Amino acid sequence: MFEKILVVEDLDSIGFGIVQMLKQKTAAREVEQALYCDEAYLKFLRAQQTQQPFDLVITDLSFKRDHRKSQINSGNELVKTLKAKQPDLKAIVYSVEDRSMKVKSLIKKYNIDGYVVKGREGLKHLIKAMDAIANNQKYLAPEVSSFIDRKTVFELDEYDIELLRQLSLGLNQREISAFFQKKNIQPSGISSIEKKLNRLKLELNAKTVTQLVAMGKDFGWV
Amino acid sequence: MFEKILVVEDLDSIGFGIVQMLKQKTAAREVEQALYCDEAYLKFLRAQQTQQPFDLVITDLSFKRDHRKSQINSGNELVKTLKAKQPDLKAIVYSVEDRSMKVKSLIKKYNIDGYVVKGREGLKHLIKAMDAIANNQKYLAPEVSSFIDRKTVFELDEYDIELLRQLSLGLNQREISAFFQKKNIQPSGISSIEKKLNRLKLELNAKTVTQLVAMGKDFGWV
DNA sequence: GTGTTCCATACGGCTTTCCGTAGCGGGGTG
DNA sequence: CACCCCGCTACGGAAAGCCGTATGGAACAC
Repeated sequence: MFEKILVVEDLDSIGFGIVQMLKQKTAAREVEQALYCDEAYLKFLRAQQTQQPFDLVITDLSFKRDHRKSQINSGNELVKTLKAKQPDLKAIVYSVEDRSMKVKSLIKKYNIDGYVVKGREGLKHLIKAMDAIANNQKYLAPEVSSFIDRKTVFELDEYDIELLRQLSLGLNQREISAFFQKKNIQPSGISSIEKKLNRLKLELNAKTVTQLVAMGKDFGWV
Repeated sequence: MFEKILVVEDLDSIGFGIVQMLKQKTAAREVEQALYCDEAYLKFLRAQQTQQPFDLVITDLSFKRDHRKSQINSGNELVKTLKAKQPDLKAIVYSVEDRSMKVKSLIKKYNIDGYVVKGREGLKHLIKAMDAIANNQKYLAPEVSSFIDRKTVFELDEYDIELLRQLSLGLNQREISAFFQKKNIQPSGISSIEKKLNRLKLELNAKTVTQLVAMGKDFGWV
């Protein structure tokens, strides 16, 4: 099992809860807590320098930003940074995010060993994840694992999301066309954008583009 | 101080964190935890019946719903229900929601004794809130208290919100006009709706109606 | 009563979006 | 090579949205 664990969470109640649980229910010898990603990075570096590196990091995904200016702003970036410095470090993401779309892309993109959804059984699943990872397996929370392989009813790709994003920022179709052209995103013709939106409306049962964007916000795509 | 406390939270890590903190840092004699509002209500009733009522409830605002069907679905409703049965019960809402608009209306509507924002110092503020309430004061987290009295830069009324809501549901302006007419909401003319939207775009610095709705979703108005 | 202000609504032109059709070029197949 | 399919794009007419102006009615002041 893991001996030295770093818990990264901006909500102190959660961080404190995890730390207490780890101390009470696992054999962890040392548990440290960080409220900021940058703080976590510093603790990580210090541990490495003193030849007592962490062997597991448990981190949230998104962090509230406050007055402090920070280099690292999300759990993804943190995991990426840490794994670059210490490849054998294991990482568990612990987040409320349970929508397959988001999680899927995260797991593909970053080299995460476990994904646990904050929920009514979050702590229990956290322990399960640690057991699995200690045995060199990956762990995926049940909330998302059922979604992850079976194809989602309808899948939005990067392009669709960027499109919705630009719309939500106030660009009209002509402006988006120009924007895509400048960024070399294909297709960029107004006509194609129209067609794309039309297809999205059809597939998602939306009557207007505005509704489409509203749904995007609701489901967290944008 | 409080002796018997009920903690209502759907995320076990938070609930566990709060409970541990209460046991370690306060004089609370008894702390109980509930994952569902209904569960909390049952524990509350049982405590009342055995002549050992709670004197404080700390609850989240929004709860994930799962397979279980539930009567009470939000912290508001829970507080309302409990206070109706036991008026001297004190209630603290502990939520991530830190937007003044939302919190403002909540505090006005429900008889909440304290509002604490989940954040990096959430647990500390929770203790402060308990101290204040024990002295018969109200407590408002610093994150929102600065916003609460000074008038918001721009205030949306019921009409504006209903307008955005209908737009987010896919109605176009003509349909909304008809809808308002049917519901006897004034003004209902297409022209007036146009004007209203125009003003909103101006005041909120939005270029398109779509952006307006996106902002509404972001700020939690819709 | 007259004048003023405010607000809902109507109207007309202009722009944007919507939607069906068609051209065009690349990649695969016979 | 001819052929076909597919995706990007262009175009044009219809619908919706945008915006400035005008009308009409209610409330209020003089």
